[in-house]
Amino acid sequence: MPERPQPAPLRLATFLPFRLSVLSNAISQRIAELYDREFGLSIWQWRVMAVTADTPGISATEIGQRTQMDKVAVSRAVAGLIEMGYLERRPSTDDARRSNLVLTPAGLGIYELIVPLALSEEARLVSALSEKEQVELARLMGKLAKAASPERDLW
Amino acid sequence: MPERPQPAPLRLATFLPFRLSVLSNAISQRIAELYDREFGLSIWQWRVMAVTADTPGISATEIGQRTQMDKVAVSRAVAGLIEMGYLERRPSTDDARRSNLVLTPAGLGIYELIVPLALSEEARLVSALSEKEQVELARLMGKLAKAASPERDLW
DNA sequence: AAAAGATAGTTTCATATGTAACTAATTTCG
DNA sequence: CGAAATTAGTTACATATGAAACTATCTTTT
Repeated sequence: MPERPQPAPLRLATFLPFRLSVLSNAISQRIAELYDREFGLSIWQWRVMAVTADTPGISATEIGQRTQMDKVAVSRAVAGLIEMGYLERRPSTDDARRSNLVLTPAGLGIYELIVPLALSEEARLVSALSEKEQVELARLMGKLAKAASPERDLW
Repeated sequence: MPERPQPAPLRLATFLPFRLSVLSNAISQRIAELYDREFGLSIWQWRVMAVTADTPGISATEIGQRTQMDKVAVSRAVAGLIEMGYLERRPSTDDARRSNLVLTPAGLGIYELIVPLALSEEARLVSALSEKEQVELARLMGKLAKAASPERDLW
């Protein structure tokens, strides 16, 4: 009696894209609560702050590249931060289309409040892993990132 | 001259929650294209199909637990799948509030088309890692998941 | 130097998503 | 038993998001 062809089984719980997505969301949500509840920032706004603190005078386009946000998302996050008084737009002298973005003193202030919170939450999380495991995880993620997006560097 | 207190540096590119999020999104998007472009399914609909194929007669609530989707998302995904003719709702005999969900033959048909595509995309991806590394990655992710969400099992 | 094309960023519009309120059925407990 | 509380699932509303169109500026080409 001929067997009906059995499709390869697919269990969501062992399917890497699913596991990664669930894990990532669980972690992001935890951290997002930190700056949302305490400071009213969205995850996108926080990312914009982070790269702007790191590179004052950065342009919106560069922010997009560094954060993997599309330009609409950047535009909206920037607008929100300006409205809150955390970010300032300075017209670029050599290209009138772009602005140089910098944190205001207020923006820098709350940035400096958030950083230790975010870092300690990260530390709490990775403390489940040994030093060696942390390094290994970063390495494996790097390999995956390259396989997933060979065209452009994700980080 | 007193030093201004230097905040601990936070570079997005080395911040685990960010890296995980970007990696996960890059991968999910690649896979999502597969069933969206080819079959018009959203990622949520695909997840519902996957668990329903795995456990015919499952309820919406159970689907939510297995896929980490909230009940509204499940409700919408189910409604869409029914409209497309891929899913069928059977009233439960012992509890009139719940329905037992099953794939229709059409649903099962496209499910069986998608599975090998999804699996081979996953295989392509993880082939960047050795067998050993794959096992290690799964183990590390499991540890992180427990640290991130000790209350409930993510998988 | 003018036209065509590219780039920075915003706005618009249609769709997706999350929260809260709701309906209907079931369970709990006085 | 019957009121109160719980649970399954849907609906409504407000907000978030993404794609495409748009404005303004800059670059390239001829």
